Amino acid sequence: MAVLELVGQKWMLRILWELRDAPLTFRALRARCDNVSPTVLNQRLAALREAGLVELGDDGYEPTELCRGLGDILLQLTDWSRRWDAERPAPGDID
Amino acid sequence: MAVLELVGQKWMLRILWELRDAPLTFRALRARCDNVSPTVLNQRLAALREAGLVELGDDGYEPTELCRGLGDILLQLTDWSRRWDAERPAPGDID
DNA sequence: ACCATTTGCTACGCTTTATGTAGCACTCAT
DNA sequence: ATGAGTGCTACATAAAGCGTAGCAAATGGT
Repeated sequence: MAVLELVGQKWMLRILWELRDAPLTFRALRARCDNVSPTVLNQRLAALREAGLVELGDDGYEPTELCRGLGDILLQLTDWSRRWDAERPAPGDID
Repeated sequence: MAVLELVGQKWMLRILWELRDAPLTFRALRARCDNVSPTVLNQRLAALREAGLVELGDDGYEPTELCRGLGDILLQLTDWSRRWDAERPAPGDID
């Protein structure tokens, strides 16, 4: 399951999420990702570009067509996240 | 988007994916995750348990009811992954 | 032509995280 | 009691990430 290794890296989901609906410049994307270090951001973007999931257009980085389906899934993921936030147990409870 | 930080950690998606349809013991889960170091596995499992997403039953670790929806999403993620594997550009091509 | 801004991206030193191996304490069947 | 399985921890080493500073190129204004 190669995508899990790619997309399971730190910042990957976040990066894709931030690019979900508008292109962002390197610096803008960095700002949205809690000022992740440019070293890592560049590594991630390089991997995403090589994977054909993201490209650098005139307005900044944006997801490719190939990536659209993933965007929908990420949307569901965040929907689920909201429900989870509402229902999750109090911190400190283990089982 | 708290879930992105939780689930975006290394091994998280993989762990949840491996638990998708049957409980696994600590050791079995570790084996399935390319023998991830027990240190990290334990950290991740602790986080997942605290988040109420995974619990330790008689047959090993298993996702909680709260986690079911996430499982469906992961399923879609891997479906998408298969298509992506088929369509992705040759390695080395950057835009 | 000149300067300031903004761009993508890299270098460097430091901290944090992950890895790999070994092994402990416990349970359970034999 | 012994042997195999369990969850989990310790420790030294390697890898990844962080934060800051800054470079080279492109852009826009005066």
